[in-house]
Amino acid sequence: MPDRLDKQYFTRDVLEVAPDLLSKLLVIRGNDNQVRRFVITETEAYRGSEDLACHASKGRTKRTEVMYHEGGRLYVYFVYGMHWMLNIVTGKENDPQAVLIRGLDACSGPGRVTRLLGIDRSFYGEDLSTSGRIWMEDSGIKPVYLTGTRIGISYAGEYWKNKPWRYYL
DNA sequence: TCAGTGATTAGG
DNA sequence: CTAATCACTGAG
Repeated sequence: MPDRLDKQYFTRDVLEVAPDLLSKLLVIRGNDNQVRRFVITETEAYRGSEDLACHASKGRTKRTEVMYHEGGRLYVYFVYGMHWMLNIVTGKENDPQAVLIRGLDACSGPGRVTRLLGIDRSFYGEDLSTSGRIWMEDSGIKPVYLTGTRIGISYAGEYWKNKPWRYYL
């Protein structure tokens, strides 16, 4: 796997990584040992304890703990009683940030993405630079993308709610 | 438009 | 222990 994105790639600021992940490949090895590749088509950035839409704005808890680590790990959580959300932690240590994966070429919607991939709580904290079952690769394609406001965060207040931190092809 | 669904969290 | 909240989806 010559093109695996390394730790250094993910330790950059989330506002750089989130749009850059568009057109990159999300690679997953299933229980059957079969490797599948998907093109990332939609992402959202959640940036620091100041960002009222970011879970870390509520403080460091057992759930948000991994966001305080160095970039490159997975932040996976369960919401609305039925959906797992897949996030990539970015940035340096003690700067809680993450990118929500909202869409792939094969399906659209963060809950559908995790259902398709078989992502659950066992992926919490997984390291993308060393994991044998999930990682990312460069496709060599330079994305042409659009931006918009983030979905489902009406509670975040006017300022943070209106940040154009949603990116899609 | 809106119900379903259960982990997580703060508070007593 | 209780209760509120929730980075969503699918049916209608």
